[in-house]
Formats: sequence, C-alpha cells, structure tokens
Amino acid sequence: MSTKKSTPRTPARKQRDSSVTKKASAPSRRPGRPGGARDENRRARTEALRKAALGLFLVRGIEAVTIDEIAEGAGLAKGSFYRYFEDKTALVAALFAPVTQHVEQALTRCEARLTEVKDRSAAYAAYQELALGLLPIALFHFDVVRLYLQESRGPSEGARAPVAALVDLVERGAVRLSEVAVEHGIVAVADPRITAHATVGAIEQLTLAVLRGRLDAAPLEIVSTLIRTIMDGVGVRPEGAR
Amino acid sequence: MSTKKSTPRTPARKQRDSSVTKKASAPSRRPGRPGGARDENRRARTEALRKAALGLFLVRGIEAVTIDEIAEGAGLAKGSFYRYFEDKTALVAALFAPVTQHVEQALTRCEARLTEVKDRSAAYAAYQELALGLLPIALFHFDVVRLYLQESRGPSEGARAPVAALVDLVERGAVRLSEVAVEHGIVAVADPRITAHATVGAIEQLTLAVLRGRLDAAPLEIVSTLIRTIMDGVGVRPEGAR
Amino acid sequence: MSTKKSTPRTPARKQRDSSVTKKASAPSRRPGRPGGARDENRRARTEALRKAALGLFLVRGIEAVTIDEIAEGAGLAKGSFYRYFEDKTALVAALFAPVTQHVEQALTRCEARLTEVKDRSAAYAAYQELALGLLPIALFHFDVVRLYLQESRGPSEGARAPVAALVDLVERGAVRLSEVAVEHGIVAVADPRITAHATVGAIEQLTLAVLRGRLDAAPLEIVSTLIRTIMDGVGVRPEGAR
Amino acid sequence: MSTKKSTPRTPARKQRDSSVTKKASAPSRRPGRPGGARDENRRARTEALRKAALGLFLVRGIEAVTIDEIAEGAGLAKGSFYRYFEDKTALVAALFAPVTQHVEQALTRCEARLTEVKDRSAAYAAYQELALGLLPIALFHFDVVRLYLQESRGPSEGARAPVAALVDLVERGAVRLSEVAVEHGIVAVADPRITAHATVGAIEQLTLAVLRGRLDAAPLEIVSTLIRTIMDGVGVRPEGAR
DNA sequence: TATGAATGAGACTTCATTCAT
DNA sequence: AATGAATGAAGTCTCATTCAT
Repeated sequence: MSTKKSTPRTPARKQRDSSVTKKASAPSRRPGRPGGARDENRRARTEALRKAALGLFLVRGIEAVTIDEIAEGAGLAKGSFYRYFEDKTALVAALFAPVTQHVEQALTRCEARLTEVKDRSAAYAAYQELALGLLPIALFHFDVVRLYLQESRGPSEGARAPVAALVDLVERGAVRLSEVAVEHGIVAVADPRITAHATVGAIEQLTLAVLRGRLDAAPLEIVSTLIRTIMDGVGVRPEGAR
Repeated sequence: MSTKKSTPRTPARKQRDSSVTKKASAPSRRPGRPGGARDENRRARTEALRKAALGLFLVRGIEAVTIDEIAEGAGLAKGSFYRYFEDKTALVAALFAPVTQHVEQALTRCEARLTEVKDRSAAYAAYQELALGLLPIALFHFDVVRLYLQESRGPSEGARAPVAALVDLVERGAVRLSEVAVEHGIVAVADPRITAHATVGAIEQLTLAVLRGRLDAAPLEIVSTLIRTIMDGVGVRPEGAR
Repeated sequence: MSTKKSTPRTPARKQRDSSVTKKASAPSRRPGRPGGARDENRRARTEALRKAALGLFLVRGIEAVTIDEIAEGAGLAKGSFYRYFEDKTALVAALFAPVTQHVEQALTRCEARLTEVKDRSAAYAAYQELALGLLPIALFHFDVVRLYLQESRGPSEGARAPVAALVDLVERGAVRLSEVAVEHGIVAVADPRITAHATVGAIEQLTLAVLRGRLDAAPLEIVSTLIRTIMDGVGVRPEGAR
Repeated sequence: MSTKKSTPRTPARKQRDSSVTKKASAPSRRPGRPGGARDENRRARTEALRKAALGLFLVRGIEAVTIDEIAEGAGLAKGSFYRYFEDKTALVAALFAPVTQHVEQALTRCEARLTEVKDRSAAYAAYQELALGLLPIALFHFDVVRLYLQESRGPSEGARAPVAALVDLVERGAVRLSEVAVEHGIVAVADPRITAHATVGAIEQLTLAVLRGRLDAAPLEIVSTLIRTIMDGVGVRPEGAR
C-alpha cells in the first residue's frame, strides 16, 4: 500500500589501535611513474567511481545509495571501493571539493572588489564578475551543483557533511556580500541578510527547476528576469535612472 | 577524518503471499465507541508517535530515523508502532496530511479569486488572502513546515513520498498562480514560471533561515522586505504609481 | 601445504550520536512476570548461547569463533545474538563472571584467614579452605576453567579482556597469599612471588593436562603429589616434623 | 562498554585447481649464486619480515595480526610477503624452526644420557646439561620463547599449528624425562607425568612473568629457588643426605 | 623482482516487520 | 492491546590471496 525503498545504514568505524593503524588508502608514493599504466588505471577507476556515485546520488539521494551499488556502477568489486575512498563521506567530499573551492575563490574575490567599489556601475561589474566566476562551476560541475541543491537542506548527517560545508560557505558568503553592498550604499534594504537569503533561495530554486527539467525557459531569459527582479526589488537602479 | 553517521535501511520485504496476508495494522473498525477510553487512548498514542517522530525527523532527517527510535520516543514498544501506522511512510503522510490539505485549499481559493480579479487592488487582496490562508499552517504546524523545507528537495525515495506530493502541490500552485496573474495583466514578466520558482525559493529559504535561527530579524520586517522586493521585481506597482 | 583456518575480524562499534543512542539490549523492565513463558524463554536462549559459545571457544579458541556460529549453535538467527549480548566480549564476560566472582571471594577469605594464622596447622587449614573454596568452581564451571586455561596467556585483545581480568585476579591473589605466608613465617622462601608464580603455573598446567585428557592419573593422586611437592619445596613441614 | 579489537580472518580459499596451480611462492631454486647480492637481499627481507612479525605477534597475538601489517612492518608491500612465505603459518613455522630444533636436540641428548645414568650426581649432571642446552635458546630466541609461552595453550588453529608442534615436543619430552628419571630411581614420585607437567607449568609461568616484567627478581635467584623447590618436592636429595 | 590493485568471501551489526506471550 | 523476541536481508568494511604492471 505504500512505497518501500531501501536505505543503507552506516555502521561505525574501526579503530583498532590508532598507534598501529595506518590508513593504507591513497598512499602518496605509488609505483609506476605518473602517466604510466598504473597511474592511468587509478585515475580512470577513481573517475568511474565518481561518475557512478554522482549518478546514483542524483536519482536516489546520497543517503539511500549503497557502497555496493557505487562499486558495481563503476564496474568494480565491492571491496575495491575502499582503495579509492575511505568512505561514502570521503567520496562526497571529493565530489564537492572543486566546487567548494571555486565558490570560495569567487566569493572572496567579489567581496574584495565590492569593498573598493565607489559607484553603481562598479558594483554591477563586481556582481557580474561573481556570476562569471560561478559560471564555469555550473558548466563543468553541472551534476554536482544539482546534487548540492538536492541535498543542501537536510541535516548534516554522515555522508552529507561536505554538502553542509558548502551550504555554510554559500550562506555566509551571500550574507557578507549583502552587507558589504548595503554598507557601501549600493543597495537599499533594511536588513541585508534578508535579501541575501531571498536571493540565494530564488537562484537555487530556479536552478533546480531547470536542472530537473521543470522549467524549460531559456537560461538567458531566466537570468535576465531574475536579475531584473532582484535588482529592482533590492533598489539598485541603473545609472541615470530617475 | 570524516564524520560517521547511521542510517536505517528499508527492506522491500513487502508481503510474502498477498493472498494469505491479513493486514492486521491500523484496522478501521475498532472496539469501543468513539470518544470512549479506548478511542481516547488510541488518539493519545498516535499523537505521541507523531510528536516523537517529528522531533527526530527534524534533527536527523526522515531517512535516518528508525522505527525503534520513534516508538521509544513515544514511550511505546517497537511492535506497537505498527498498530498505529503501517509504516514510516504512513506516519510521514499523517504528519503532512493537514498541511497538504490546507495548502491545497488556500491555493485553490486564491486561484479562483485571481481569475475574477479585475484591478490591482483586488489582486493584492487575493494574494493577501493567500498569505492569510497559509498563516495558520505556519502557526499550527510550525515543525511540519520546517520538516518540509528540510526534506523537500531530496528525491522522493520511500518515506519521503508524502513530502514530494506537497512539493508538487506547491510548485504547481505557484506556477498556476503566476500564470493567472500574468494572464490578467496583474504582473508583468516574461515567463510566469520563472517568478513562481523564484518566489517560492526565496520564501522557503527565508523561512528556513528563520526557523533555524540563522536570521533573527522580526518576521514582519522579513515579510515586508520580501513582499516589496518581489512586488517591485515582478512589476506590480501600487495603485496610482506611475 | 599448510593448514588454513578461518578467523573472524571484529569491526568497530557504532556510535551514532551518544546523546540519542539507547542500548536496547537487556532492559531492566520486561513484560511478563518472572517465571512466565517470556522470562523462561529468555533464560533458556541465553543459556543456549552460553553453552554453544563455550563449546566452540574450547575447540577453536575465542578469537576464531564467529557470532554467526554461536547463534547457529544455539539455534538462533544471527541477529538474535545481539538481543542477549552486546558483543562477543560481553558473552565472554558473562561466561567468566561467576568464576571470577568465586575466585575473588575465595582469595579474599583465604587471605583474611592467613593474616590471623598463628601456627602451621592453621596455615594448612587456610590453604585447605582455599582449595575447598575453589573446588566448586572446578566442578560447576568445568569448561570455563578450561577455557580460562587455554586463553589466559594470550594478549588481552578484544573479546579476551574478561579472561585477562581473571588472570590478573589470580596472579595478584597468588602473590598476596605468598607474601602473607612468608610474612607470617609459614613458608620459608626468598621471594614469595617466585613461588606464587611457580605454584600457579604448576596447578594450571596440571589442570589443563587433565582436562585435555593428557594426564589420566586420579585427581586425588595429582593433588596430593602436587601438594607434597609444593609444600616440600616451599619449606612447610608438618607439625612435629624434625 | 567493552573493548573492541580487530581480528583478521583466513579464508580457506586454498587452490582453485591443484592440477593447474603453480606454487610460485618461495621457490627453492633462485637466480644468483648463494651469497651474491640477490641472495643477500633475499636473506635481509626474510629477516625483516620475521622481525616485524615477531614484534606484532607479541603485542597483539598471532591470530590478530595481518599479513598487511607484517609486510608494512618490514618495509615491504603486501604482495611481496608471498615471495618469502607461503602463509602466516609458514612464517610462524620459520620463526619456531630453530627453537623447535634445538629443543628437540637438547631433549634427545638429555634423555639418552639419563638412560645411562647410574647415580644421582650423574642425573644432576644430565639435567644440568639439559638446562645448558636450553639456555642458548632463551638467549638467542628470547622473543620466540615469549611468543611460545603466549600462544602455546590456545587451540592449534591455523597459524598456530607450529606452536602446537613445539608444545607437543616439550610436553612429551618432559614426560619421557620424568619417566626415565623414575625408572632409574633418580626421583621418587608416584606418577612421573604429574611432576613433568607441574615442572613445565612452573617454569613457563615464571618465564612469562619475567618476560612480561611482572617479576623483577634476579634470574639466578628465580632459577635456584625453582630448582630447590622442585628438587625438594620431587624427592631428589643431594648425595649424602639422609 | 616488487608493488599495490583487484577480488570476493565473510565478519559484524542494524533494523523493518512479524508473531508468540 | 501491548510488548519485545525472532528473523534474515542488507549494509559496511576487512583482508588473504592473486595478478597486471
């Protein structure tokens, strides 16, 4: 009468004797010169695992996906997974690492530029640069972004921890950006945090809708509509506007 | 090096032989007249289960919470759970039922009014009524709303199905509303679905921020800021505005 | 070319969130009055597990025996084990608990008596009482004693911890006893710890030999031979001896 | 609540098809003349593996130690282990081989001498020679002796088989020695096997106590105390004693 | 020759669900 | 009606051993 689905559980962690234990995974020194067959194989398998995992995560959610399924999806044996990632959490972290890093950079740079901004056109430029900085993420890490959107709101349990880290980053970044903008009189709102959250929420929801095929409008149109909406709402007026 | 958490799994055991199975759980006919001690007891236990479940879901996520934990949280034994709900999914459904129903009503009514709307002030009124219709939900089902926000983006796996239903309802409602508004010239945007998603996203994000204590602004201020932002952005201008 | 045997590995421990976790095993309040079918069943199963485990431990060693095997040996499903014991370690502890307790009592009492002893015959009596105190253990916990002998020397890894505790108890007890005896001039040796270890070693080895059927001498003969050997060696001479 | 430890398991995979298998490991014929660089390397690695294994075995027990750990301890890769030893069992056998051999020789020789012994002083001498024969073992294979003591009592499962062999040797030797001694009237006891086991037990326990640092008496004192105790108890009286 | 990747059996443990008490 | 015991599938992780590089 009700839909039944399978969800794995994540039992604990060995420990043995931390003085004796030695994480064998991903040693820094490996035989075979870089680029050799060994190295190439490793790279390929790691990538296969990432791919398989990402696909499964998107369809069924991070929590619901099993290590076995990931391994099988990558054409590996169950136990081989652990040669590449310590954990599902580690895999998720690896998946998010580049995105997290890019976001951090883009936010930092934009923030820096905003501080020096003197007039509205400079502010526009700064925001534009931010958007441009984030663009490659959307292009090259398409699915990771989608995964982020799907998983970002749940509690930071277990394997979702790296997602939570990115959530934090984004939220804090948005708030700081809003604050800087208000401080410099770029936008006029009562509480910058409100617009920050609202903007982030709107963007995320739109992105998710597009990625999920629920919204087939042309990306450009979406962006321009959104920008106009926000800018208008936030009180930014093009130079020379009355 | 990474955080480890536990997640239960939901075997798809279903029924062994559907011809022999005799769904004993949650029978519709029960002894004792309605309102009697039997009935009252039942009501109390059901409520206890709901409360316990909701609390746990909020902290750890729907997927990660165990039937055992819910039962214990309600002061019942594991086996007793199944006298009240067929399933975790059923419990979630019960949790969301009133909210879903209210939302549906409010949306339907607003939609109906919008169709008849002739001028801007009438449109304003319709939206206001929608907001007022949704308000009691926020007040009386506070935690369910929060749970909704947390779980709404994940895939509709297993026990999250009822959440997905509500998500659909909201999304479709928002789109319809936008469309109606545009059709009637109330707002001026290129694609109404864009604003619909944007608005929903903004509202949800703000609500979540407030519920999670990340945004301590006064609710009224948030609402007015938000409304002004959206209205401005969407092109609604107060009567008499040029 | 070499003998292969199977040895299990003991992965780690859950933890989830210690603030939420609640050891469900062995709750103090159980339904059904004591002596009822529920209670009786529980007792029977627990006993069955103990029996099965003890038998397996003796043949293959504590480390090598699997939870699965124990459960199966007791006629239970794998998962049922955990309803009775948290762990293999817990089971071993349960196995050793009565023996450990008895040994402790017997040692304490003997020690107390030895302190008050004035002459040799009194000392003899004290030792005799110790032997008599330990006798029931040998009779009623036959196999546990044998298990103790088998496992006592290995490192105190994992499930062998309770054995190690008993080892400690015995060793310390023997040393204290020897010291007391020397202090009171009952025996004449240079270092009482030497005789203590020697005596314990001799007794254990003999017991093990008998239990394993490598020594078919009459127990009485063994005891008397041993006592004579030790007493002679230790310098205790019967009253009136020259 | 209980200590958790890890133990490996030894699959009984054996050979897939013994007719096809080509035992590549530890070939007897190797390239390079004996004493050459090849040979020397091999000797060094083998030794490193022995050392590492012994250390680990002592701390954690033979069963609990992993091939991986041994290899790493020796600075080798896991797979290289199999070039030097077929198996953990083979390694243990290699560890015990010299000791076993020495013990066997010493026992045989002592036994032979005892048969020809005519008087007590000759018996004394024979025992002394035995002790002297065993001494180098204690000196040069210190840790192997300790390992033997630790592991000797457990069941002869898997990798412990070579230990069991030595146990057998020692036990049988001790019994034979006792029997011979009794036959020749050197000692006067009812059942020689009793004293044999008692003596072995005492010696082993004392040795273990010393090796583990639980008994810090001077070795000489221990030995003399022990000998006196045993001799007295066994009925050996110095020449001329009444 | 040495390395470490791959495999897959199998150990531990959890938990949804059923069922005797 | 309530309880909690039992079941067994499923998930995580380990490790002996083989094999490509």
